[in-house]
Order: sequence, then C-alpha cells, then structure tokens
Amino acid sequence: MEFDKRIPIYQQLQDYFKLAFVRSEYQPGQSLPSRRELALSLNVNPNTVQRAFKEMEEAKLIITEPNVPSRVTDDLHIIHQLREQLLHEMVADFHTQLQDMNVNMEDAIRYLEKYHRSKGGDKDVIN
Amino acid sequence: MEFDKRIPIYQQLQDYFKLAFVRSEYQPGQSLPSRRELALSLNVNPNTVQRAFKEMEEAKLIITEPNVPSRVTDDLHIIHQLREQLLHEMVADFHTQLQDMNVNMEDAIRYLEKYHRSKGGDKDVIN
Amino acid sequence: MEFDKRIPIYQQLQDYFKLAFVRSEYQPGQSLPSRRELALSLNVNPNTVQRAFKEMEEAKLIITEPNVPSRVTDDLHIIHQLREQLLHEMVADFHTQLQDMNVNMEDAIRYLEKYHRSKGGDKDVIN
Amino acid sequence: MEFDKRIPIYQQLQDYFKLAFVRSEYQPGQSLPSRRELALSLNVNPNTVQRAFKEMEEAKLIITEPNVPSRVTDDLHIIHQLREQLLHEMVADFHTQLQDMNVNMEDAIRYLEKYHRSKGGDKDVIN
DNA sequence: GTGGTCTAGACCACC
DNA sequence: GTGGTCTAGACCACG
Repeated sequence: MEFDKRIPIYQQLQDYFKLAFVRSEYQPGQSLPSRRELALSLNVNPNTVQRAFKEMEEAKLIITEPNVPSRVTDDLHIIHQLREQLLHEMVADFHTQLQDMNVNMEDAIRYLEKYHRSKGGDKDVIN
Repeated sequence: MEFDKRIPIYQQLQDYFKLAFVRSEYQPGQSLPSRRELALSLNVNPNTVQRAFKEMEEAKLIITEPNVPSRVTDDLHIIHQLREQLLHEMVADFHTQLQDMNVNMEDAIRYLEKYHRSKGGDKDVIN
Repeated sequence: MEFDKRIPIYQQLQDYFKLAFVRSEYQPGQSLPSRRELALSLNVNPNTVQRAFKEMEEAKLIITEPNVPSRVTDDLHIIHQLREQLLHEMVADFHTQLQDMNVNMEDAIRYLEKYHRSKGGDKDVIN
Repeated sequence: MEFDKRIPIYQQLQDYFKLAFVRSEYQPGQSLPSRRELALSLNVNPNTVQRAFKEMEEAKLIITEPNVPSRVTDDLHIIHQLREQLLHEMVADFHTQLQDMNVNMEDAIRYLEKYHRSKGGDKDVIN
C-alpha cells in the first residue's frame, strides 16, 4: 500500500478500511490484523495505526477489547450507514463540480451513463 | 483566493482559469489581468503566474503577444473541447469512486438525482 | 572554467559538453559528473546545470535516469551528427564573414592554409 | 542599424565602418557623414560616435580636420593593412575552433568548399 | 547520494 | 506598463 505523503497517514488508513468494510472485504464481526502487524507491514509508526483505529472505534465501526484482535462491528446498520455517508460525500462533491461548470443534471447523467457503458457497464460478478 | 499548499500553485491557477473559461466568466478574446497584477493580488511570485500562463498558452487556451495583455482564445472549439475534457475527468473520477464502492450505476444515478432535488434542482438563471 | 557574462551560463555549459563529446573527452556511455558536483566546482547554481542537462537530454545527447549519474549517449550516430552540426555552424559563420569582406574562396583558403602552416600544421598525435 | 546591447556601441560602430572601408563602400578619401548626423540617425549619444571616430583617427583609418567632414584615409596601404588584419582575426578564430574540434585542415577546407558551392560559389558581381 | 520540481527575485526587450 | 528569461535556493522522490 502506498500513501500520499501530503495527507495524514492515519486518515488514509481509515479511508482504506472504511472502503474495505463497505465492499465487504472485511465481513461484519471479522477480526482485523493487529496494530503491531499493520505497523510493520505498512512500515508506519504504531501510533499512527493506533490513531486510525481509535477514531474508527469512536465511530463504532470497529470493536476493540483487551487481549483479542479488534474486529469489524457486527451491526449491519452501522456499515450501511457508513456506506450512505461515503456515497453522500462522493455525490455531493461531484454535484458541486457540476454546478461549478454549469452542467445541468440531465446532461450530467447522460454523460455518466455514456461513460459507464464505455467501461463495460455493471458487472454481474463483484471483484 | 486561497491555495492548497499540497498542490503546485501554478496548477491551481490553471484550474481556476480553465473553469472560468468554461463558465464564460472570461469571454473568448477577452483580456486577462496582467501577470504582475495577478501576482500582486494573489500574493504569489510573478513567475508562478508566468508558468501557469505559459502552459495555457501551449494548450492554445490563451493567446499571448509581447506588450499586450494575454487574452482568451477566440476559438470556440477549443473552449468547448476544454469543457468536454474537464467534464470527462470529473465523470471518470466519480465513476472510479463508485466502482470502488461497488455501487451500481442505477443506484448512483438515483442517489445523484435525489441529492440534486434536495439542492433545489437546476436553476433557470445562471448565477 | 570561466563564463562570459553576456551569454546564459546554461548555454555555455552545453557548448562545453558538446565540444567535449565531439572531442571524445567523454566516451559514449560514460558517466558525467553529477549536477551538484558540477555546480560546486563551477560555482554555479545546481539549477543552472540542471537546465543545461535537461536540454542535452532532450537533444538525446545524454541519458538521464533517476538515482544514477547521467551519461553520454551510446548512440555513435548522434555524436557524429552533433559533430557535423557544430562543424556546419562554424563553417557557415566563417563563410558569412568572408562574404561580408568580399573575400573570394580561393584567397580565403590560401590564407587559411598559410595560417595553418604558421601554426605548425596538423599534428599526428591528438592532445 | 541595430546594436547588440552586450557590446559597446562605439566598438560596433568601428566594426561597421572598418568593414565598409574594406568593402570599398566608402572609397579612399571619401567624406563620412558628420558625427552629429550619425548620432541622430542611429539614435546614439554623439559622444559615442565621437569615441569611435577618435579611435579610427588614431588608427589612421580616417582623417579629421576642422570645419570639414572627416574622410576615409587615401592611403591605400592602410586600407589594405586593415583588410589583412580583419582577415587574420577571422582566420585565427576559425582555426582555433577547428583545432578545438580536432578537425584537420584538409577536411576543413573540403567542408568549406562544399559549403561555398552550396551557396552558389563566388559571384562575379559584387553586391 | 542521485535526478527532478517549485517558487522566488532580478533583469531584459519592447512600446 | 506589457510579456519573457535567467539564476537562485529550498524542497521532494527514490535508493
């Protein structure tokens, strides 16, 4: 994994895990790698990993208990809510850009669909 | 105007002007502020402005001649092409993000339309 | 090495190296001093050296890769072509001057040969 | 007439006149434009013209007397000697360059003749 | 330690 | 006053 040095690493870590949760790459309740392990494999400071985990803990995305690896929340509602939030940010940004360019929504959607088809449309199989 | 310190200023300047051209805030053929003027008002080095302008010149977006202020190209085709390019990048980025989250296109569009309506839909009057 | 203040340093640097390549003082494929090293020894800004090198790179005279010193091209054809070009410029300038003075070619060559003999003629050994 | 700002104008003026004398554009004994006239037409300081004339006077190339325009020397020997001198400098410079490039005299002459023919050879009519 | 980039500041040519 | 060039210095990415 590569980090963009211009953005705090703990934030990039969070973004990475959030996306992984939403993509179900980590199932609800599944154990995460240990902080130490991650710090070593990603070659970052353990405190950096700690900070990312702490914030995800506070957001109830993961559950941390003594003597066992942290694990993804098993509250599907929270995962769903996270997905909604990420999607919302994504859409809001895109919308702002469209507004900035005076692109109306019809055109934007037409363009988006065209682009999507050019990329092969939705696949039946995920990943 | 504020600059994101993580991104080269000359690039942000270009982005700003490109958007302005597409939004017709500078009409085709219209004179731009002089490099010095911009440098002073934006509090950047004249050379930084120079670099941004030079690249826009090379992209045929502006026309610069000695001793007169640079001006926007009067080739409408180029402006239109620029708009297409910006739109394309925007859509491609959005699409990539959707893919990353396994959002299918139907859902994305539904979400986008919903968000758009919540913001009041397309305005008849620009600005 | 001394620089003529009326001519850009980066250009004089290029001229120096081009001549050196043609004289085979740097063999094809041979490494050049690093930009820093040159900047220090010639007492110029590293960026000035950088510019000279960049233009020689664009002219395919040298090959630069990250983290290793730049080296002379190993394409003998390019070196030969460079020699032809330098020789051409030299001759063209001389010719223009002769024309300006209404010296006809026979006289010029006679004069040149006389001067050459006075300097000891061609040496068998180089340097 | 244009001047290269990097070289003293009085020197460029001298070079111009010396060449003109050698080319017989000013015949021996012919009057030159007045200093004042030249200063005006060339848009330079009268003192600059004065300096150029003074040095040519000292070199016996021109003759300056009160109340009459300066005129070219009528000593053909001096003009001839000037021609020799200019030619010598020209040839010496060219010769140095050839040496720098390790070009032997035979090759240089062959190249020069070839270039000369490509330019149409010696013309019968001067100017 | 390499090569490469970005911004800064002084200067030039032209009008 | 325009636009354009050159050198300077600090910084970055990579190994």
